[in-house]
Amino acid sequence: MTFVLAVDDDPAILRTLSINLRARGYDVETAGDGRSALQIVQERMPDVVILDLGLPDLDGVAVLKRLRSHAQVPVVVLSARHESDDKVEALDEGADDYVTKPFDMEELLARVRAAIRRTGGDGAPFVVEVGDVRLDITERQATRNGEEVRLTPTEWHIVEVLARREGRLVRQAELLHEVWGPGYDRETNYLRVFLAQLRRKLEADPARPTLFITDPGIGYRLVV
Amino acid sequence: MTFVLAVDDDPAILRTLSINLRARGYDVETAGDGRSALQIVQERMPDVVILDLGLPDLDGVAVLKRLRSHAQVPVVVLSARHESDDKVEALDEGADDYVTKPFDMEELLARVRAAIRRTGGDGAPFVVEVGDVRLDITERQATRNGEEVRLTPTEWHIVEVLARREGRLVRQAELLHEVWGPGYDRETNYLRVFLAQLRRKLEADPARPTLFITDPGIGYRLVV
DNA sequence: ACTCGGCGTCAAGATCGCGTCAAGATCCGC
DNA sequence: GCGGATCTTGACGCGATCTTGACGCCGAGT
Repeated sequence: MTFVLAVDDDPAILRTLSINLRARGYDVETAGDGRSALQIVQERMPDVVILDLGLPDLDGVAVLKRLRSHAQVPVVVLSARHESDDKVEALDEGADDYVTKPFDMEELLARVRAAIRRTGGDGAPFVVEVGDVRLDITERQATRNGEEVRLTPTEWHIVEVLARREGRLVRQAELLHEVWGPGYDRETNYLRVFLAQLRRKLEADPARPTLFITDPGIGYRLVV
Repeated sequence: MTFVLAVDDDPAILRTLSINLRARGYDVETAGDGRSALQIVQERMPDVVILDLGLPDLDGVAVLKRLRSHAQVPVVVLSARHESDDKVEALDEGADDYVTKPFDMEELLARVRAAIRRTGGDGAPFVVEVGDVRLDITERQATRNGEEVRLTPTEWHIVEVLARREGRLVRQAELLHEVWGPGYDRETNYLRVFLAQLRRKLEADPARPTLFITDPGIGYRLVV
């Protein structure tokens, strides 16, 4: 399981990061300051670090240096828009990538994935293969009979949640909650629409699905 | 045993929560206000907290903060739909999950399981096996001689209630109450119809049931 | 032996959930 | 600001599921 360390002084941001990363199957640790971040690193080397620059104790760049001094762990830097100088400095110092606050979660996740991939990953490529369909979750690449199939972000998100529990049941409310967030727990028509789209794109016979199975009244599952 | 703390100012809700959680094997404590909730937390750290926002003394968000300040216990928030969105948003930053009232019990239970699973606790898989019949309650998968048997939502619900008390008697009114809700306590013909269906699908000889036993005039039980 | 209550069985009608489609609304890159 | 992709929303038909009523059987009580 990929291990991600998130470092930020704002607990709210740590929280959202934590939730979103965990929801995508990462193992997450958080740190509110540079000191504890370095401590965690010493205990267990992360596969990627998400690092805010504005920390209460050490400077973010200092943390970055210390990290780099004896490890090649990829670092994605978070920075407020106005700290442009720091940003440059951070990149100089070896940050792999950066995202400016306020950031879009999808974008950050994409960068995290990219950072992991660039360093060879932790050897946890996440691929589901069924018949002539191949779903590479980490790379976000879907093929059918070798031909590429384009999936929209929402479609990917659904596939991801289902694939993480391959074969097992995912309840409607749960799926809605994971993909659309809280408050959408009852919008089951979304599921109907998107599952239909996924089937049209991926199933041999969309009317007789073999991949995306419906458990009427309960939820869906991805059969492998 | 997993320890759940439920916090709500409405005794009725606390009651249903308590009953349902206990029925599923959780150890439950309840608190009617923020102060007592925090007190309980100090005495014994729960594995998960279910927290309503509208508390008589402290604000729910305040309780959440206090909880968060020195513990990473997962919190599932209950919130009424009409409460302002920004409150919900603020919550979103601190809570692991939330469910809007009026909530579906199954849904809430799913969230509680998810919250526990996320923090390493084990979600309890629930499987009943008798002869060549296998009933996986959490996954909603039934097999007979290895072959999958499809059960409808209501059938599952009945199986679930019976399975939870494996072997022990469940009174008619009780079963009706659990599955169809209050006001159906006398519709015993429902039970006759559905039990017959279950037997037809699962029993070797539906006329001579060995799984779903009738106690005439009293109720039913699932023999294991 | 007859009656009666409770149960299992069956089938028809009502209802619900799902898949499908299409028309706005919204987002995003150019 | 424009145009295409994507997401949201509403409507509709169909099949599965649930509800409802009727009937016959069996055992207990009279």
